[in-house]
Amino acid sequence: MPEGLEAEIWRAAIEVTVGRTIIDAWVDERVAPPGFAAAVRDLRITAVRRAGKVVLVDTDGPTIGLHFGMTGRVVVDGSAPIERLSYASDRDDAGWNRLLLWTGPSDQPPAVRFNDPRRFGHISLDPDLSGLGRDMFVITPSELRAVLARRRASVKAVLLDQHVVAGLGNLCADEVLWWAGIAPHRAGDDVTAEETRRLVTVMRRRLRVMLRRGGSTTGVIDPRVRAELPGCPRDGAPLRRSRIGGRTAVWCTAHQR
DNA sequence: CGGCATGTTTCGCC
DNA sequence: AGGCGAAACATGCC
Repeated sequence: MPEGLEAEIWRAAIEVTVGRTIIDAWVDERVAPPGFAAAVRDLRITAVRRAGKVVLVDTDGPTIGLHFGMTGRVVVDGSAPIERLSYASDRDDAGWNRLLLWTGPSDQPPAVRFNDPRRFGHISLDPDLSGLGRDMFVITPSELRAVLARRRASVKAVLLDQHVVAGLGNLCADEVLWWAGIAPHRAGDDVTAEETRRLVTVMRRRLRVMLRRGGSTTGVIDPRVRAELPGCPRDGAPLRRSRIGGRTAVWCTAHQR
């Protein structure tokens, strides 16, 4: 489920490690830069931030970037801030561990454990964030409008473009489009200024609600609804599923125009 | 077995 | 040049 909301949940969880020193580290070298483990040993963690879908662990040396891909997840001090990941395995196989950071005795659980069955996630040092657009909680209607007006791609593809809205993922994009009453396949430059205002207003409000509820699977267009298309949560009107911007889109044929 | 999955990068085509 | 869609990546699950 890693979208920006999950990154934010993990960011907040990892924040308990601020002030601690990394005394030992292990990584799966296939998903980390060469020399990573040695580079982070003895670093003191000074802050934990989020940039879009990336969690940033600041230290008195380089910043560690955690990119979750489709199935990456984090366990902090032995407990998981998010227990179950939709579309990922319910198991927690040690063979899927990609990063372990210890800030205490090695017989204790690592302070940070990054686990990822599929290897789309990766770990970085001083990640380049220059390509990220405005954060999904921060972008303004006029900022989004300026981009949409120049794009012929679908509004949903633009929302998913991390150069435009950093942190928004497939589930949250469908969710906010549903609340805004905008069909995902509409061309970006066809979305009006008023619709854009509505979209941004809805985005802030719904993301806040979903964050409080536990992440991107807690909206009305949740994974079960996506799989079963039981009908529009508002009144049972037919939901439709199609491929937009290379991803599965689910929307209401009656209320999203 | 075939198809699908919360993401990003790369490739080829305008 | 840059935008866009499709494919590729790796793996588990239904």
